[in-house]
Amino acid sequence: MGGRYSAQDATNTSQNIINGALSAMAEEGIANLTTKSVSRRADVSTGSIHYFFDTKENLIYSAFAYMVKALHNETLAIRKKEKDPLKRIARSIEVHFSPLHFVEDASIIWPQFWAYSGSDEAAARLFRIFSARMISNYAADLKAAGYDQDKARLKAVELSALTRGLWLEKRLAKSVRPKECWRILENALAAVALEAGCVAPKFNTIVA
Amino acid sequence: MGGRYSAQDATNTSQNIINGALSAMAEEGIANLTTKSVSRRADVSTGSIHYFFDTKENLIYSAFAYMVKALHNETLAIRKKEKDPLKRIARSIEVHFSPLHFVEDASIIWPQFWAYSGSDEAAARLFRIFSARMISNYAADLKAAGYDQDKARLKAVELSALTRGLWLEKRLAKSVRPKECWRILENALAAVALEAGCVAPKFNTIVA
DNA sequence: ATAGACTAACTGACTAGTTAGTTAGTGGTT
DNA sequence: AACCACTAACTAACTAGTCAGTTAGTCTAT
Repeated sequence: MGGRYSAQDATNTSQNIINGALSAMAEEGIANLTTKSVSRRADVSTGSIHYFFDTKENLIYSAFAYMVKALHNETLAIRKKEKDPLKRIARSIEVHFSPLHFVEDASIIWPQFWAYSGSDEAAARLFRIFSARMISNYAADLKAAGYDQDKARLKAVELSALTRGLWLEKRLAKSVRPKECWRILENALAAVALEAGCVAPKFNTIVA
Repeated sequence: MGGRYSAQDATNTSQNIINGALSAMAEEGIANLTTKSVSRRADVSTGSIHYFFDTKENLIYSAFAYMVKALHNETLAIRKKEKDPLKRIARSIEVHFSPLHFVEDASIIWPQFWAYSGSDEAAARLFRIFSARMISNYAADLKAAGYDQDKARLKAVELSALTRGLWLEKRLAKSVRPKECWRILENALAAVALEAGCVAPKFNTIVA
């Protein structure tokens, strides 16, 4: 019976498995992630999971790496298209609040990634690189906007922390309404614009 | 064989179990939390875990609830002692960066709590209450410092998000040094003080 | 005081059901 | 024929939860 035509199309079984892992994580949490639950969602046998990813640990890491890479690619696209430094930052922040559509809304997986990083060295490394890159991008833009080296880095860390913190409040704690969220971010960027003597960018608040 | 004298003192077995669960979560992550691993760390039988907490799910919830309550109690103590609104906020922020000493450094468990909240309704409720209370405390203090209702709430959300985001960058992503972290928070409070016409508070940066 | 009844706290062996990972084998493609 | 992608069946180890039984201590009643 082997050699079946994959559910979606020709042969992206390993991608299906990653999607299955992401959807399992999003809905049931890492604590309940099993090879069986992934195989059900990906519509493959558990054997295939080990054929492509060897261990469950490696599958989890690969799933996180895929998310990080996807967000990185979106960021690169923004930076290629948008050259105005403050607008670049605004667009990047928006992406962090957009729902990431590999599978329903995968953004809920970020906290799982952070939590996992607390006890898995490989995931921790991935998180560190990802975070450092985000800060260094913001810092470069702030320098281009007129900030000096030191202040640019400090402001970059602040903006990056504020983004992640607000995302948590909005998405998980549900203690802040979308409109408040965007007003806070707009205020933060307005303060930056004032300090740098540029025009403050606006957000595309179509993004929920 | 049965009815043994408890390892630590008379009869705080259920607290020992919670500590065991917290230490297991901190070191191995929720994904690897088993009744056996908890029983080893708490030095009790797995039977006792079910005797006191019924299910593993309930133990996890109880452990999170214990952490939330501990932080809440520390916050109450601060608000009782310190009456100056901006200093209150400064002291509260410091507590969020202090290591929580029930078990080594338990603060690493916060992201596990957030992640778990993504797929467990009871935990999600706890997180929402906890978050709303923090924001409402900050908002009350900002109002006392001279902010109007609307701006107070917005600034409260911002400070609370910034705190959590910075904690993540510092503790997990390790992308920001302690000194930078405190400078950012000091700047944020200085901006608040300027707007309200008060004196900006300083941080006790003995806290790593 | 002391025996006996009762209870809360706790154990550790047990079970039924999962779990990650292995392997022999199958069908299509080159 | 050789290979890749993949499966179904399997296994050894582990899992949450149960349960009968043990103990220390408390509360009567004599």
